[in-house]
Amino acid sequence: MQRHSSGAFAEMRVNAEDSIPSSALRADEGEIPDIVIRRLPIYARSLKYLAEEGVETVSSGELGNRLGVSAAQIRRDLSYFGEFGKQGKGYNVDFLLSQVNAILGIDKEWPVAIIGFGHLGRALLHYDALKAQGFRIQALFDHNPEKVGQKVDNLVIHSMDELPALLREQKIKMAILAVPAGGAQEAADALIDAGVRAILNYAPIIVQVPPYARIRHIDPLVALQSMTYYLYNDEEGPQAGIGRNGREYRARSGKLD
Amino acid sequence: MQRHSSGAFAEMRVNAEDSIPSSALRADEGEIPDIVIRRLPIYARSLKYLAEEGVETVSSGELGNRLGVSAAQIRRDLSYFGEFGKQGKGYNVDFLLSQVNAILGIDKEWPVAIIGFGHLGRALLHYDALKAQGFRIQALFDHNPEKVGQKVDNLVIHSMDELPALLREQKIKMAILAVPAGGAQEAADALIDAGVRAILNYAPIIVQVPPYARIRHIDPLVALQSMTYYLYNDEEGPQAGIGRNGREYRARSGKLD
DNA sequence: CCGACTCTGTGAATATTGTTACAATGTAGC
DNA sequence: GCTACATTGTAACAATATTCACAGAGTCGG
Repeated sequence: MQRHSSGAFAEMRVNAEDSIPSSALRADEGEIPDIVIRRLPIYARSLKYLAEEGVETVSSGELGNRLGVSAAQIRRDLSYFGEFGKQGKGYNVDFLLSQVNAILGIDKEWPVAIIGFGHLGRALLHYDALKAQGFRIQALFDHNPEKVGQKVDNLVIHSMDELPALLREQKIKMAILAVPAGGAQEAADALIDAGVRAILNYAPIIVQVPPYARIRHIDPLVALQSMTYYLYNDEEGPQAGIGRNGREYRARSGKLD
Repeated sequence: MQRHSSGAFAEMRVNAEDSIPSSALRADEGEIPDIVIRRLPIYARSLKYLAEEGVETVSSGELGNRLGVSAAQIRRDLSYFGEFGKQGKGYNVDFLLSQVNAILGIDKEWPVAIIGFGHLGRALLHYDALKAQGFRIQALFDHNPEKVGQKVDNLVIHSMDELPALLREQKIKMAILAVPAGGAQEAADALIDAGVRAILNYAPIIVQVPPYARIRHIDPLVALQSMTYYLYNDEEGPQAGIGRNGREYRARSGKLD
């Protein structure tokens, strides 16, 4: 099943049609599960750290240990897109990273809008990791007339009325929604109408989007609440202070998160 | 299968042993899947909004529509814990909300520590929704000697050295980790040693905890990166501006998030 | 070049999660 | 009280996701 006969990793290619066609290499054979797509950025992040540490090669087992995921899962996930490894050796870190980045499209620059410029919106604008990873905040919107017109960094806060025209003009496909729950669905509808196809929602409500768009929800409250159940019900584990912490354990269930 | 013969919702009880024993009502018959536990807070949130709207009764179908989830899934999820509904009518909003809150244990107060008092830590301390839902920030820690000793609100920022003693003393079981990636695993280990059993991690790295503890990861960057794939690969959907937005659609896949 | 070892990619088996479909129960109008 | 209708809880089924396990390739030290 290996097609690259030998040679250095840098020459490894995925299949006949040298270099990546358009990403989603083997994605012809059926759809790729979303759950796989969601793990890819986590693999990419870990690979980035490995590269920074100067590690050249990593096996699915090692990577899995770092992430608390089984080696088989990593191999299977990657196999949706091609063959990136070498028997007996593992994966070349730089090569695999570049491939995963290309698959996800995160080797490109993505313009992003922020809707809602309260504390959270402001914090996100100044969150440097976004810029560092290619997400460029390019438009700000707020409902509040007092804020509209204000200048932040080199951006002006726009009114929601201007949203459709500006987003289309700038071909913005991604937005971060940081408005109160009450206005979130309405804002999302406006975004979709304006051509946005991916929304990161911070509002504490499930916002619905049509099937041709994507949304992810971030809510610390919900995350905390989903853990209290176990605090309340389990009563296991060493008493605090007893039991030395060697941390040989891997993640609870082989599931990320 | 219905045991409550009739009577008002307020009198409904789940089974013989009146009132909730310790939560996890029917949780004897095997373990409850984590994925179910994760949906519960979302149901609870929606029920809270319904209650605030003055709605008295809701069917699994209506609730499912609000959340983009199938009615059957909601019924199945709830059935792990008991029988809360009434044929022909649905669920009493107040009653179901109180039951779900009790199952999750979010009708209690939970003391929480914040580790890492940078911008994010500060923002979380002042995020009122946490307090409003019973999460009381009760201890702050930072690695930076310049910050240690400073007073914020009525809390003092403590050094990491003090963490074990303070957390045990205050019986703190939950923590929010808001430190840089480099220090996250070490900090988590310290938390676990100090008796913490649930961690909300904001550091951009997969932090591993032993099987008797829980962790959830929040990372906007990863969330955005998992959506670029679709922007990059799909090219479906109405062109922006065409196609009226009636929003009859429900969520893409019947999956939350 | 050999032999012992490592590690990938994947078919098959298993485990987990979600849906369908319906009996049982209750509602509501008259 | 009777009839038409709504809705639950769940068994059976279907679909998804994960792991097992191994053939095939490649490594590595001498």
